[in-house]
Amino acid sequence: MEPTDEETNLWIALNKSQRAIYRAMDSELKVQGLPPLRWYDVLWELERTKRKGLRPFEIEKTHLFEQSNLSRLLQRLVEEGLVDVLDFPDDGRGKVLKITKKGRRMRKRMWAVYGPLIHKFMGRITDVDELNNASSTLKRLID
Amino acid sequence: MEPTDEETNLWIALNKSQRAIYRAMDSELKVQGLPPLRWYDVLWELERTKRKGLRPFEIEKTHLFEQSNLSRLLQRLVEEGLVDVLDFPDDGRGKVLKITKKGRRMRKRMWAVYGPLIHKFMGRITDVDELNNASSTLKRLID
DNA sequence: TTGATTTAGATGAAAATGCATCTAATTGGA
DNA sequence: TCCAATTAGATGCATTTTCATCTAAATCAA
Repeated sequence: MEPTDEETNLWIALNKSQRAIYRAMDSELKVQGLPPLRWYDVLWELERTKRKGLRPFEIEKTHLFEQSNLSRLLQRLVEEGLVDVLDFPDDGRGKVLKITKKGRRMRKRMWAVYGPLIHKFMGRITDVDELNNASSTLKRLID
Repeated sequence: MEPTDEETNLWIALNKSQRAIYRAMDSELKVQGLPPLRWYDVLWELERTKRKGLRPFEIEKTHLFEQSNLSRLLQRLVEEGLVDVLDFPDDGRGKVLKITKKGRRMRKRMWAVYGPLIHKFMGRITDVDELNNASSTLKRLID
């Protein structure tokens, strides 16, 4: 069925705003000599978990990675010494990911740029209710 | 400066929702044997303009294309006969883009899939005010 | 007018992404 | 138990995207 104008408008706004802001952030990270935003997702997920480590497929689901894409990103993270990929004892197919000391330091350095960038862009909305309303609407789109 | 939790939540929601929905849409188009969503942006922009044609840099700005990326996308569109790229008489460096008959047909075919997909996802929000509020908040992020 | 700067667009090379497929291990039924 | 189906992850290949750079034209300042 055809979308209404309001539906279409939201989709366009969602797309453009995400794209514009993501680009700006990613390129600022690069300017600062830091890795892409996507690395941050993995590092932060591994750092904040209470568990001993996470499985690749868990991160894949949470952060919407393409499986092959994550697989290769992990290879890069391992090469850089930011993450360890270990065999998962309970399942011969599986791996466990753990962030390294170096990985924690890198995540922190990235956050020092990323955090303020989030504030810079999202901070254009000063009304807390408006922020929360928008979040809740967007979340509802994909539940 | 550090972002507030509400700011961070919005950024995460914005990212995830856009990514999830865009992926789903793009992959549905592919399943239907149609070109990627990005092609639609160009075709539609060229079809809806009142002017005789558009310049590549205009589309680049409106739809946030990387210059080289758009340049190559245009080559593909030309190869497929969907768009004509002509020299722009008033500026020896410039080009003018015009959609072809075939391009219009393709855009229409794509819309037959894309439109309902927009409705499918955005239609999860049934309250028109909520749709409008979210659009307005998102637009404000990048003004 | 002329030389420096900017702008439009193309392109080579490298990186990222997506898709299909593969291997190996696990699970689930008959 | 045994075999088919599923799942985790890796990998080859093709396409897309980005980055840096290049050419040519236009603009702008002296």
